[in-house]
This record gives sequence, structure tokens and C-alpha cells, in this order.
Amino acid sequence: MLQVPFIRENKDLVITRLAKRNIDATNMIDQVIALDEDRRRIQSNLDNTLAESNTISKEIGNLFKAGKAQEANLLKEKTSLLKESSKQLSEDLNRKSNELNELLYKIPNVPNEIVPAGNTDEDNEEVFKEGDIPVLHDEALPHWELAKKYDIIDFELGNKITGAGFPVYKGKGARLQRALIAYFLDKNTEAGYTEYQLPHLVNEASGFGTGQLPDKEGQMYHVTEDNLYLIPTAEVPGTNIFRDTLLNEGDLPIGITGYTPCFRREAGSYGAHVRGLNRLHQFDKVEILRIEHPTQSYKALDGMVNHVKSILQELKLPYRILRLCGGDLGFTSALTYDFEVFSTAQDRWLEISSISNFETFQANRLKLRFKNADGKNQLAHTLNGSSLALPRVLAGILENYQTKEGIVIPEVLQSYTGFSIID
RNA sequence: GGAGAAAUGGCAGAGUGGUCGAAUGCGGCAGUCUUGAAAACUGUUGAGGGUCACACCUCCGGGGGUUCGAAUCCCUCUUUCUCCGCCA
Repeated sequence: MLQVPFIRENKDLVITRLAKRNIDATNMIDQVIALDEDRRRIQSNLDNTLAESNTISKEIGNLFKAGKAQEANLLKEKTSLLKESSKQLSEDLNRKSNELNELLYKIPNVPNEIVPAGNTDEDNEEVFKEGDIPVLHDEALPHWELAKKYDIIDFELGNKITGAGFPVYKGKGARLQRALIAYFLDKNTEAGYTEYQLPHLVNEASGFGTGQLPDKEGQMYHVTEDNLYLIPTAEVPGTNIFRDTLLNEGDLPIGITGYTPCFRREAGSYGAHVRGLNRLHQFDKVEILRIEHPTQSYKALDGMVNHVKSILQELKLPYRILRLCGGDLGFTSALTYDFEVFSTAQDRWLEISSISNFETFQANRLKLRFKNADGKNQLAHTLNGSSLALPRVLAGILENYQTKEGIVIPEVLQSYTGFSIID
């Protein structure tokens, strides 16, 4: 959620930056400013009314103490009028505030200056590319065929137990999953992130805190009986650790990492690109998350990008980094870098990580603040990214490391898997 | 699931109708001392709205009520703790 004073003072900037998302926010912004003016006007009326009745109440108290009951009773009559108008005013105020908030919930974050304008993923800007694309043998297969051939992932079995998009990992496939999780967590903790094990279900307030609600309600699995949501990413429980908190400046920066399964309804995605591991309802992901001082957050973003780079270098996978264009940028993000690994057998890039700076957009709704050097409470910046999401990394490994003899395990993973080839 | 107790500032914890936005301790910040740090001592320190700045208003888990006046009384919801039951 954007901050109203920021909108008020940077109206033109907000509108031109939101245009990068192909949104003409002029009307919404005007409305925000108008509603805010109304709100403040009503508030000030209400304040004056309440101030008057507070004064009278004190007088009444004093009169009673002085034994002047009759005069006190006269004053009492006066308060009933004030009461009525303050009731009316506070109703008006509530209505305006709610209207304002509903509108604010609908306005996405203001993109950073360097975010390219654009509509679709084709307008994303490639900023880095590394790693050799292997030349595969003639009988090379896409990962879903490999999974069947070596009996390491069973998609049909998942259909039977749950439904499409809930694969079952078996034998060396399951072990490879576990190895990747352990490896990612080790890399992240080595880089200074503190490991957390987080709940996989969250309440409504947490959903609001990170912006999944009310926006993407339909994308989360909802346990109606207890009104809880299955997490679509560890970002939700992880960031909500800091909901309604006031940190000291010295507490910053904070870095945490956690492995969780992620549950996504993915309503509306069908077709060839969802085959195999490409798009799932349940998948595993190791997340990194940072709370930063506003002056440090972009440096931290670069640091996160470099960290994920180093992992992909170790895994020796061909990858590229994209700076997302306005149209592809998530609702809450100000700047996002996507990592994509090249799937040789499918001849396409697969997104495996998304690293974003949310600036104060999440912190505002979360009320995540720190006491700055001037002793003022200031919103912190939040960032997060995948480090890394499992299924597509797994797809990339299976496809790029396949040989006629079997699938070779990347060297850095072998101490985790305990084997060097799947055959 | 049953019975009882509780929810107060960054944290812990007093406060049972008016001078309480709230004692005290811890923590934070500033200073004294010190080569520096620690300790000790002194001062300062709740949040949000509003204002150029004051004034002023709101907030003691959420919502509603009683009252001229509520952290304090009543209703309701939520959460936590203790005991019992069940249980990986």
C-alpha cells in the first residue's frame, strides 16, 4: 500500500511511474487526494467537537466535587447535542477512511526509475547471461519423459492421490529434492541468512500484510472451516514475522531464509507450458527475505542477485537475468529481477527465481518500522527472492545433465545426494 | 471438546469511574566518567492523526453498550495461559 503523504507530494511522479505498468492512474490518484482532503476536514471537525465535550466533562466533574450539582446538570444537557454531532462525524469519517483504503489497496507499487516500460514478458530486459548451453545427444528428452524413464517422478500417481499438479517424487528423485533443499539452505545460511521453519498455513491478517489479500484471493487455497490459507510462498509467513513491529535501527539489516512447500491454485493456466514440472499446484521453494534500511535496500537487492548467481554458477546451469518491465512487474514490487534457466530439451527459458524490492509498499501495510537516527519511526524496506524454487531447477538439471548413460548429478550436489548419476 | 484465568507502551509489569497516555523495571537514545569499551551515574524516551510550529484529537486485544466522563463497569468476539479429556 502506498503512503498517502507520498502520493500527495509526488502526484506527477506517481502517475508517470505507474504508466510504466500501462496504468493510467490519474483518476485514482485524484480520487485519493480528494478523499484524503475530505478525511482530514472531517477529522478536524470531529476533533473540535470532541475537544469541546471533553472540556465540559471536566467542568462537570469539578462542579460535582464542589457540590454544585445543579450547575452540573445544566451542563449535562449541553453535551447531548455535541454527542449527536460527534457520532455523525465519526460515521462520516469511517466511511471516508474505508473508501480511501479500498482505493489504496487497488493501486500497485510505484516502479523504480530503471524499470523498463512495457506490456508483456517480451518487454523484459535481459541484463545478464552466463553458462554454456550443452549440446545434447540425439535421444535427449524433456524432463517429464526423463522422469518416467528413470522412475523418479510420478505425475500420474499424483493425479490419483490428489489431482493434476501434485507430483510424487520417488527414489533418487525424492533424494535429489531433499539434496537441493539442503544445499540451498546451506548456501543461504553461509551468506548470513538465518534459517527459519515457518507455518504452511496463515491467517487472514497475514494474507493482507503481504498483499495476497484482497488482491489474489483466488490464487490461494482457502481452508474455510478455520479461515486459514495455504501459503503460496514462504514470503507470506516470513514477512509477517515483522507485522506490527518496531525495530531499532541497529537491528537492520535482517536476513532470513526458509524452506516451505508452496501451494498455488493457478486458476486459468493450461496448455503445453504447464507440462511436467513447469507449473504445479504444490512445489518446494527455499526463500530469502530481507528487512533493510531504505538507503541500503537497492544495494541489498544487488547482493541478493549476486548470491543467486553464485548458486547457479556452482550448479553450472545456463541462466539469464531479466529486469522485469512494468507490465510484468508484480503488484507489490518496485523492481524485480527474474532468473531463468535454459531448458535445453524444451528449448525455452524457465523462471526459477524472482528477486524483488518492495520498498515501503509491504511495510506500510505491515506496519513494519524502525526507529531512525533522529528518533523518528520510519517504514523499513522489505525484499525477497527465491533461492531457489525447486521444480524448474530440477527440470533444468535433468534436461541439461542428461547423457546416454543417465543423468549426471552436478558436482556440488553429490555430497548431498550420495550418488553421482541417475541411471 | 470441558472448566478456570488473562490480554496495558519496543519488552516485562502496576493501575478497578474524573488530575491516567498510564507507576516501576528492562531496552533505546544523549551525556558524565574512561585512552577506548564495559560498569556506574545523570537526563531523555509510547503510537497514530493533525499543524509551518503549537493547540487539539484518537488509541490500554477487536467490536458494541452504560455514563456528563471508561484502561477501570456491562455485553460480545478473538487470542493466550493453566487444569482435565483426546492425541503425532
